Amino acid sequence: MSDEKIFKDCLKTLQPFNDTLDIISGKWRLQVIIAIGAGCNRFNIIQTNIPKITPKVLSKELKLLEANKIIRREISTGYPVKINYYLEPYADTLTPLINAIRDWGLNHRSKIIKAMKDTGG
Amino acid sequence: MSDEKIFKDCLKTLQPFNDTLDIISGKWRLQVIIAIGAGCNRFNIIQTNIPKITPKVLSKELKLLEANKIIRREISTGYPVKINYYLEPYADTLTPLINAIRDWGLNHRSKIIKAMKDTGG
DNA sequence: CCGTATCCTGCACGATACTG
DNA sequence: CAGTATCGTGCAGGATACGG
Repeated sequence: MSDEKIFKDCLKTLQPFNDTLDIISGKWRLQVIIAIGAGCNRFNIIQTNIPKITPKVLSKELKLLEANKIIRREISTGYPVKINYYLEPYADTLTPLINAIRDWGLNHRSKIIKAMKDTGG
Repeated sequence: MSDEKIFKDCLKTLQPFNDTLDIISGKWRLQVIIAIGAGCNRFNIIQTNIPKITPKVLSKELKLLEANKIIRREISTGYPVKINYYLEPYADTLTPLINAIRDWGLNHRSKIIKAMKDTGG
C-alpha cells in the first residue's frame, strides 16, 4: 500500500474526529459536563459555578449536549416548575476519552517544560 | 467528599485538557499530522495534499507542531537547500488518543443516527 | 428561575500577492 | 521551494437588557 493510499484512507476518517471534537472541545463544553457530573443540576447553579459563563452561552451548550444525549433535561410538573439537568449514562462512555486527553496533557506539559529548561539553561 | 469539592478538583484539572485540545483540535491540525505521517515531508507536498489549506495557515500549523515536539524541521545543507518535515517519535504518544477520539466519534454517529430514526419514524 | 434578544468583539482562518 | 505580508471574513463567544 502506497503512502498516498494511506493518506487518502486517513483523510476519509476525519469525520469521526470532528464528530468527537465538536462535542468535547470549545471553551465551556467540558466545564459544563463536569459541573453537571458534580451535582450542579439547575441552570443558575451551573452558571454560578462556572465563572464568567453567560446564560446565552450556557443555554447553547446545554442544548447541544442534550441533542447529543450526553445530558437530559427534566421538567418537574409540581409547583413551582423545576428544571434539572443530569448526565445520561451515555456520558460515561466519554470517561476513557477524557482520561486519555487529561493524561496526555499532563505528560505533555512536563515534557515541554523540561525541553524549555534543557534549551534555556 | 462533597460534590462541591469534587467540582473544584475537576476545575483545577482543566489545564491538561486545554493543553491537549490546543494541539489536536482545529480545522487543519490532524490533517497536517496525518499528511506528514503518510510521507508528505516537503512544504509544498503537504500543501498539495491538504485541499484548500493556504501557505500562511500551513506555516502556522507547522510551527506550532514543531514547538510542541510533534514534528521536526530538517534543513539539508546541500544545493539546493531542502527542508523536510518529519514526525517525531513523540508523535506516537498521540496514537492511543487519536484512536480513542476516532472510535468514540464512529460510535457516536451511529448512536445519534439511530436515535433520529427511532424518533423520526 | 430559566432562559431569549440584540448587539458587539476577538480571533481563527481565508484570498491574494509577494519575496529570498 | 518555502514561506511572509496585507487585508478580509465568518463564527464562537461576550455584554447587557429583557421576557415568561
